[in-house]
Amino acid sequence: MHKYDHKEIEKKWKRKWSDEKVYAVDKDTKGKKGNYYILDMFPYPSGDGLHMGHTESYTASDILYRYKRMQGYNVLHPQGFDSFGLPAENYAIKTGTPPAESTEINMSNFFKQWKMLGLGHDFSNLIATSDPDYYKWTQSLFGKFFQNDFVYRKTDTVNWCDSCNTVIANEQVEDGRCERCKSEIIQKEIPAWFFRITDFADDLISGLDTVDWPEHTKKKQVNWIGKSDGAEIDFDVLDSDKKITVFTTRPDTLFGATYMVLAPEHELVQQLKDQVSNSDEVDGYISNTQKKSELDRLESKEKTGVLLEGISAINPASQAQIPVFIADYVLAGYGTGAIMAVPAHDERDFEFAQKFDLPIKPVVAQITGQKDEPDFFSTGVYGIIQNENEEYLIQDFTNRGFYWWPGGTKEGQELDEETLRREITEETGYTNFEVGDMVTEMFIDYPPLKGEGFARGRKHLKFYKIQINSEEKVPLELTEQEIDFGITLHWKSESEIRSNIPDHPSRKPVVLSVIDQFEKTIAQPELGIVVNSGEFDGLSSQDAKSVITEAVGGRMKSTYRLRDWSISRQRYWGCPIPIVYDPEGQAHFVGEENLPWLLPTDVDFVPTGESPLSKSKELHERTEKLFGTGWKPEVDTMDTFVDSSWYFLRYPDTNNGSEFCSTDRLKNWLPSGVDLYIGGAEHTYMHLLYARYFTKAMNKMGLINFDEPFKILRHQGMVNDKDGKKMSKSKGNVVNPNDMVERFGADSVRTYMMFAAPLEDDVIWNEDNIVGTYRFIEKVFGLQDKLTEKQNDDIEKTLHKLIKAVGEQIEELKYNTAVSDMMKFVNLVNKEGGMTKDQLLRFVKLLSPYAPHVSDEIAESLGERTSLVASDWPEYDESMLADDVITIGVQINGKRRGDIQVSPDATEDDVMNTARANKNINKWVSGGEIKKVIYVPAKILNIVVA
RNA sequence: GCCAGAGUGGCGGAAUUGGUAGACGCGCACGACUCAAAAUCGUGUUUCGAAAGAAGUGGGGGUUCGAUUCCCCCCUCUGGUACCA
Repeated sequence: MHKYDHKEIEKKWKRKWSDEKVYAVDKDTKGKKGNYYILDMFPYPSGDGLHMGHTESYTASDILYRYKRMQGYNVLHPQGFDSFGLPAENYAIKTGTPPAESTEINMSNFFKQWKMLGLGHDFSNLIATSDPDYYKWTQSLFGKFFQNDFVYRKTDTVNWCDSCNTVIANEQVEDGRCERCKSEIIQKEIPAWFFRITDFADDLISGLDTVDWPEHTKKKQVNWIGKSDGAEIDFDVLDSDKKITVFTTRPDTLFGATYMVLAPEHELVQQLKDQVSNSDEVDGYISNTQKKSELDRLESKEKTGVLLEGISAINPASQAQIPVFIADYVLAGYGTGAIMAVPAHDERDFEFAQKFDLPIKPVVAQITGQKDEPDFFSTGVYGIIQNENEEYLIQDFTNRGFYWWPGGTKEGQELDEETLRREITEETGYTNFEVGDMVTEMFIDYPPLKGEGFARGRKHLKFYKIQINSEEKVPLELTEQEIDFGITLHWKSESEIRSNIPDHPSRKPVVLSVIDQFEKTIAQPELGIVVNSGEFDGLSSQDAKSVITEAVGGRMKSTYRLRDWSISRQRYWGCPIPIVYDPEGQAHFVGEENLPWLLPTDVDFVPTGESPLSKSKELHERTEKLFGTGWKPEVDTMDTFVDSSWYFLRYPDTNNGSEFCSTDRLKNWLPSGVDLYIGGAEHTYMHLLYARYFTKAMNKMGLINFDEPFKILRHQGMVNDKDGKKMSKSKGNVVNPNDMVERFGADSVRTYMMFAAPLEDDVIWNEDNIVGTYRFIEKVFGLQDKLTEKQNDDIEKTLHKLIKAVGEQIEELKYNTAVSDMMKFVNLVNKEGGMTKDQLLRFVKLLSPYAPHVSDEIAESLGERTSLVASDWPEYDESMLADDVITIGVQINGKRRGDIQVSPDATEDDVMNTARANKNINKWVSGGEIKKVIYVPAKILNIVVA
């Protein structure tokens, strides 16, 4: 009798794998099926050790690694450490332990934990970004970026805490105060190095089309980059030679710009100071703004601002003189730092305008509706006219329940124009309107629901009402004092509308032009028609963008939400920026021959307000010795995201002392990027974007010949506690992988993690449930005592199906259902009393990627000489997959009333006869007349009985 | 607010080019074994109902012979995120 003892078995096999170097990769060969590169996001080696989330994602990649290798691929499956970073430095500040030391200890702890999980990574490839042999190449690449002008220096605005003497991250600022010491945060300008990532903004968007990533991850990246197409337009300042240049995505609304706003930091504010009569108030506002962090400015609910009294700008389209404000909702860093405000069509401008009582002028009327329902639509065509005050006025009459057209009807009653004029005047008090002066709006409606008739359509029109070019359906208030009149048409199709337009000299052209506009803009129903805009009235909003921009001498332009990447950090524990400054202050790369440009050790970690490296005597001496007296070193270190932006390029050639990776190795492992990358979705924005940027930049410099780093990307979910809550130290609900492996064994922990939920979903770690997988593994182990001489054909057939299913599910990373299928198989075998040696061996091969220790143990007892990872993945025979009998569900009127067994090649008649022969089924049929029979082969038979 | 994802038994989850809802596992109940318990094995386990049957995949409506799956409206949860002009 075999007794399952996970501790003994796992200990034995871990040693064996290590002694026999089972997971060593020969990086210079190709597998018989080719090479495959699987990569995990490498961890930051924190003092807390490996957490359950790591356990899940590394197991997931390990399974694919083992599967691919058994299939005949040569697989690179490396690991490493993102070992520079703030926690080690904070720990140093607290305890005095040098970061290099604490990091070393943490890494060896991680290393032990990896081994404990039975991961098949080739740990001889280990890299650590804080290792000089690694960061030498980070610096070398920085040098190449520098020499190719991919990197530049400018000032950066940061949150500064005077009391902590250090830069504070946005998220560490609470109400304008430092999270730690509660003192007030100030904005400080400091010099910094930037990567020109915005130069690649378009490539970073278009490149997403070429990779197999989750769609939502792609969408998020596109939104982060945030490309907007628009125009730059100059506004002259009255009585001045100055111009205010704005960027706008909506130049079509230029006529609606009723005021302007400058960022408080905008240089024009200072330049125009002499003309401003309320400069005290202005200065006060500016200094208030400087106290706010960007986060505060972005979060402030109530709009604030100050009018620049004495300053007016001229709207280049309408020639109107409009006021100029400063307000902190406009940021200096975005666009041009100045906006034209169009309160009728922008929510923020609208709020501001309401608060400061500024005019709101609608200039776009919108077309809304559903474009895929051509069979029936109704149109509401809205008229616009001028009232006594020469204001433009809009009205929708449809929601009042009658439709006006000469010869049209109201509640079945013929109406003439005179009657309608009288009704409108009674209703609104206005008299001087002209029918069809201008058409502004049009609706395509949804088809009415059954039985609802037109009522729903009307409801709908009311719902969308007039306005205003945002999804908000609010600004009905705008039209309250405005006169209105409207025309509504209801026909079945557009061609019918065209042929039914009454022959009215002034109106017919208007309606026709609306229909033309409608055709043009139906593809983009969010756009509308320009109104209130002089000669441009009637243009589609889309066309108007370029036409109006050109007419006022503006320039079409795109801007991005994405900003250049600031990589300077005033920290110790990071990669030194390999730059020195000559006595004139010019920056120079230290040169390849001086790499690695070592991180000095003679520093104090306690923040002094300067970068820790500035206190290093050794670094300054080194610089002067190499470059001459008066030369100074750069004392900032790099953002750790730089280290992790290229690490996947190092793994194929970790020991190369003369290149970051040899051309041959690049060719062998990275012909077109990493084959599969697995990691958490929290890295969607920063890490993944920076790594893509690095790849594209390096490609452009000719260093590599592919331009997307990760061909396939998959995420794993979070591992939460049994109540579905996030694990955290403060909640005290952190589950330690070591404990779990100790109690249940790595095989059970691995298998349970994969079984509990789909990989990309969050997993609930429930100790009560893991016993199920433990029992499963025990049962598998017990199969050694149930070997039979004679082969059971049912088992053999099921095994072939299982081989196919498990293989396919691994390829799709559907590990949870693969485990479930294996459980079913074992249940079957136990029921049947056992299986042959050969069958058991094939089965444990399927299991081995999940539970490698116990699988190897069983395989050994069956006579295998080597670890299963070095064996071949079993094959299935297509002819074994077919069933002799299939079960078909039978429905009567769509309700399941039973099932029948038929042969796979049964005809519809055979199936029908079998069904009728079934008493339980037939009793439902015999009562009525068979109206219809639907037979979906091998799936279902539905009999419709009346 | 916006963007993305999700909502199925007591619990984790399975099943979507529309075709037998609840696989597999946990838990629970009963039985076997045992002096007893644990472990193990067997049977059962969506709800209501004695049964026949009916209801049922967050709620409401629609399309269909047939909807967890497709469409419309609404609710809840999770993640991300912003005065981006």
